[in-house]
Amino acid sequence: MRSVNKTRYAILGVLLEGPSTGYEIKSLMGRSTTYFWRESDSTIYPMLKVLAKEGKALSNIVYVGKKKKEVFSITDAGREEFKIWLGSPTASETSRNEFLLKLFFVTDPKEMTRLFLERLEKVEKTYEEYKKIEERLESLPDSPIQSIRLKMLKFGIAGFALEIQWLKEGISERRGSCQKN
Amino acid sequence: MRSVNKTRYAILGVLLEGPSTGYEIKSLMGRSTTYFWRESDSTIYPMLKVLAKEGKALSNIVYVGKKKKEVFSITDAGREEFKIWLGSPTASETSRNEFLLKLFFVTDPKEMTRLFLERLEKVEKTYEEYKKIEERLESLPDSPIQSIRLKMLKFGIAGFALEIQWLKEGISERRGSCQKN
DNA sequence: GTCTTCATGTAAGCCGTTACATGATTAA
DNA sequence: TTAATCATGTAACGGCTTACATGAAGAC
Repeated sequence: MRSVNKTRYAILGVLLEGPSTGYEIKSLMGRSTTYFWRESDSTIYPMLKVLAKEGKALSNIVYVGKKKKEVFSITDAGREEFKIWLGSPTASETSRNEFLLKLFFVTDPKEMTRLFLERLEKVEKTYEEYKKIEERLESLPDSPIQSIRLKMLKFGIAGFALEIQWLKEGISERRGSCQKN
Repeated sequence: MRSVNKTRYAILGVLLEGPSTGYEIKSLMGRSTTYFWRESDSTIYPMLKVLAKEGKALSNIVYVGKKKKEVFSITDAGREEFKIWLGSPTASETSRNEFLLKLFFVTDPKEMTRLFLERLEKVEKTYEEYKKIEERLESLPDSPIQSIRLKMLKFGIAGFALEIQWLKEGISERRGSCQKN
């Protein structure tokens, strides 16, 4: 069976928390869901139109000065569709990790070390990013939804910590036998 | 810039270890790389033809009885292209984890528990699968390439162990306040 | 005899990314 | 006055999945 475009659920999920414009959804997702659910810039606006046409969202044009905004809010039909999605079996991600693919085939120890170092740099950067978000989230007032999001974040942080440790081990094991310039 | 189809590198990587038919590549990948690099069935054969046309692989028709096989081997040009790919910057994966997307939006505690349990079941199954592969790999004669693959596997296992622990915590925290039927 | 595995593909069609476009407002 | 942000899109095009096809060989 052909799979459905799931951008709609990400959008409906955001709208659950209140009316929003395409731009707001886009920037919110860029600050939150993008870490586990990437959407390209251009997907939001067309999907909002589709949802409006289907009766899953309502469109309201508002003016802020001369500036026109299209604010969308979720309908009962939208809430219903979202709920059905939540309750249905979750598709497992189709993983495509280029780093691991390279690692699987690499034989040159020098190249292997380079791969580890390249990855380490990236992961450490993301780790720091996550730690900052954690700090900010922990200073916010507690709520059930914040609580689960913080939990997700901490899981991500623990995962990165594990990977950093693994990468460092891999690098130091190859030290001495081969030196990166 | 538009990104290149990376199926070619996965195939070249397999061919590095020796000549192979499309069918063999397909089944080998289904037992190994698929865990971090999924390819659909239909991608292998056309890409082999492309690689042959580009001079990155050589095609040889062999007969086993009446059965025709097309065996491909990597050329120097193919080795060169593979090496360039290894050395070039690694693209970070575009993550799309539907489980985390659901978790990010869920508010109903009962539904949340269901999500955790559904995920736990899946992860535990994969964990067991990995442990079996680990056992098999550890019984094989040691070689540099086996060593790095075993290391990758152990990293995967550690990651799943972390997730299982996290999921169990999430489930037990909600026990008492809400019971799954 | 029938099922599984070996063996090799084609075609349809949505999905998603990248590039391209436009214009107002506000802060520096 | 120039850059950044707000605000909203369209178009092209390759990527990727799913479904569909075919046939031999060997196992049970």
